[in-house]
Parts: sequence; structure tokens; C-alpha cells
Amino acid sequence: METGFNEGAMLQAMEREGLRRTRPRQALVAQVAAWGREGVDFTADGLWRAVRRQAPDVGRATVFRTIETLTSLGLLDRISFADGAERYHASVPGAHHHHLTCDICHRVVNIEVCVPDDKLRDVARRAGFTLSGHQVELFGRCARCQAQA
Amino acid sequence: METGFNEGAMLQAMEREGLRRTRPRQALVAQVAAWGREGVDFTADGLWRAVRRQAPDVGRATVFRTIETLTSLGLLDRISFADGAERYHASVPGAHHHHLTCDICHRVVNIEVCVPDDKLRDVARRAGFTLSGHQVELFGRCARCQAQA
DNA sequence: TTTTCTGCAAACGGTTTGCATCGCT
DNA sequence: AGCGATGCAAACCGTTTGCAGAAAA
Repeated sequence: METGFNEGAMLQAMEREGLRRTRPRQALVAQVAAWGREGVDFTADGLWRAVRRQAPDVGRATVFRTIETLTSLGLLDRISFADGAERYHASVPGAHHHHLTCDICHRVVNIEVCVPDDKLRDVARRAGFTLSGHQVELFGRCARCQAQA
Repeated sequence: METGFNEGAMLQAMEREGLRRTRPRQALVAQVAAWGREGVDFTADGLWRAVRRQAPDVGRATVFRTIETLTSLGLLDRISFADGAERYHASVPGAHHHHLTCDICHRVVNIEVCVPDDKLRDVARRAGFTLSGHQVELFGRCARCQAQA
């Protein structure tokens, strides 16, 4: 089963863009891929702290720059919370899916629920809009956090 | 037809909470209601600049404090964009709806599209989650901006 | 008169940038 | 060798906070 949350595949995707395979980028991608496999998401700062355990001199700026790169390559999804917080999680490029996020531990599950395409377009057309994108985010409490409460 | 984007009604709602009817709050609510009627959304800073034209000594902090108040009263919706920007727009309290936002001019239209409740709960349950909320945001280009392009 | 609200200015926190240097290729 | 990427620290920018004074009730 192909998960896509695989360090090598992600680095290859970067290489294809002419980006260099550097030590900080490898460490960051490894962490992102690991978390992707566990279905865990993270903040920029969390990623920095985690990566520093293995590569202590990776700078904060590099983390932001790499997150930006990965996001625009479609390897990372950005989730914006209503309170303005931003979190990220590894993404299978090209797959159409949305997210279900735990309010407590921020575990993220990809879900296939979506509004049917024709309905989306219909609503947009009625408002005189040309649709460019959409997002569906569900929030709740995962089994583990539910049990602990 | 009741739009709800009405200065008096909003101030009454605040009064019901024991909040005082002050000059800055009146000016802010008037602007928010006016924009609500036009279907326009705004940033905190935009609201500050607009209000200052009529009430030049309203402070920035008051704008943030009032936005926070209105949001928690359900009179204002916060829309988080993928790039981290936050915008607000007047909301009819209690109505279940989502948003269609113009990528260019940020005009916001309320839409009734939604994923059916049972489907939402179903997906959540399958993932072991207890659902607490959800959001659906559509993005696109409104008729006017489409024409200008 | 009491309490809430306000403006100001300083603090804050996350993100971005400028720059000299480092290290892929 | 050449140019992209990096770390550092300073700058940034939107937001929040502490506080003394102003204004609702």
C-alpha cells in the first residue's frame, strides 16, 4: 500500500524541481514523512523543535522556508484554524480529500466526504462566481482524547 | 425581508449581554452592518481605517476588542484563508451556512451548500471521532472581477 | 459613584528578510 | 567555481495587554 509519506519520494519530488538535497532539508522531510505516516500534524515551531533533536543547528528560518517549499509542491497541507493558528500535515499530492482534526491532540485524518462537484458548481454559478477551489474541514474529538476526558 | 445586518439589532444584542452602548462601539457596529448589507467582508485593519473616517480617535485595540466581542456573540464570522489571513463578515446569528468568497475582491456570499449531517457524523464515527463542528468554504471569482479580468 | 470601556504605547509571537558564509553539484 | 541554501539576528506586522483616564450606567 502506497502511503506517499516516504522520505525518498518527497526528496525526489524536490530534486525534480531543481532543489538541492541538503542536510537540513533531509532532516525536515524525514520528520514530516514520519509524522505523515502516524497521521499527526504539526506547527512550524513543533517541526523545528523535533528536527533540532537530530540536527541541532537547523535554523528557524530554514524550517519556514522548507515548509513553504513543501506546501507549494503540494507535499504539505496547511490547515488554518478559526483562532488563526496554522498547522501542517503531509499530503499525498493530487489526492482530493479533506480533513477531520482532533480539537485536543490535533491528530488529522483524511476523509473522503465532499460536496458533490455539480452541486458546488451549481451554487457558484447561481451566485455568478467561477469556482477556483473549496475546502471542507471537520473538527471533533478523537477516540483517545474522548476516553481521557 | 429580514437581513439582520442592522445596526440597532446588533447593538441590542450587545446590550442584552450587559455591554455598554459606547461611541466607538456604535461606529464600529454601523460600519460592520453597512458592509454586511453589501455582502463585503473586511480585515481588522480595514475596519479600523474605515471607522476612523467618522470617529477619528477610535483606537486600534478597541477594534480588535470589538471584533472579538461580536465574533463571540455570533454577529461576526471569521474566515481564515490558507495563507493565514483573517477576514470577517457580518453574520445572521444562528443560521447554518457557509461561504463563497471572491479571490480578488473578497466579496462574500453566504451559501446553503453543506454536507448532509448524517454523512458528516458517519465519517466521524468511522474514524472514531465525536464531531464538534465543521466548515465549508468555497473560493472563486465573482462576476464583476471575472468581467474585469 | 461605580464599573466598564477606552486610547495609548509598549510588549508579544510567529514569520520574514538581509546578509555573510557554507556546501551542493 | 558558481550559485543555491543556510544560520543568525534584526525587522516586521498583526494582535494583545497594562494602565491611567474617560464615560456609561
